[in-house]
Amino acid sequence: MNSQFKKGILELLVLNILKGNDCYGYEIVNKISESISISEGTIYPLMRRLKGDGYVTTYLSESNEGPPRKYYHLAESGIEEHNKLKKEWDTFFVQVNILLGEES
Amino acid sequence: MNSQFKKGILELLVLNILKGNDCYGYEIVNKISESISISEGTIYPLMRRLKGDGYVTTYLSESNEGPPRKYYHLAESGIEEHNKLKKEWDTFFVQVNILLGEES
DNA sequence: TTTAGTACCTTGTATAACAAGATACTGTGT
DNA sequence: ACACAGTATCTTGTTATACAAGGTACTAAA
Repeated sequence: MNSQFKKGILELLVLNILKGNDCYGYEIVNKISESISISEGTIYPLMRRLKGDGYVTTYLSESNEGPPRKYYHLAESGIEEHNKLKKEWDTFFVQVNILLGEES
Repeated sequence: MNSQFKKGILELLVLNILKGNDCYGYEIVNKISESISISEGTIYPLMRRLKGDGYVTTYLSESNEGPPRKYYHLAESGIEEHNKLKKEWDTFFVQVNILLGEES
């Protein structure tokens, strides 16, 4: 997997997952990993950034399977950021595929 | 335009352009710029990398519209690199769009 | 008690796009 | 002759972000 391809997209994928319901970090890693190889060392700093930017809020919740989980909840500005990134991605990959001659 | 999205893709786009015919740097910048905003400061270092990796060879050719042009020619290994990147991109954007719920 | 699974985190490294410049040639307008 | 736009090359320093490789700590099963 070309790790450069992922630059910027992972933020969109995370916000997209959180649009459905609150998730904890480890859960997000596993969900994305089903389709795209990803490491924890990528997601945790990303979640910190998203919180720093005000796109998500967090709360702790105990687990009976291990240490407490830190849940992330999508804030209003996070929804806006998601919509913005989604539009950018949609036009981007269409443009790329046109340049690659796929006419998709 | 989210500049992070472009990471890694520009190499594929350049190789794809050179599959058609030899081009000089300024020409490549203009071709890509028709669809995706790009700066010269991105392309010239990229071309240097591609040459360093043996994916392209170069030759100079005079121009009657300005200074001499440095043409880039796709080498055998460049064709292989193109095929590899193309496959990676194809699976990548499909996976991303599935995660985004586009089923494309 | 040791291991696997869950769950959090940090540090340092590598990659690549970009802004902002520099250099230099050609042709057009004043 | 001079300035300017267009063509064409390049470099330097900055920024963003993914990753490898670690560490910590809890639970449950072998």
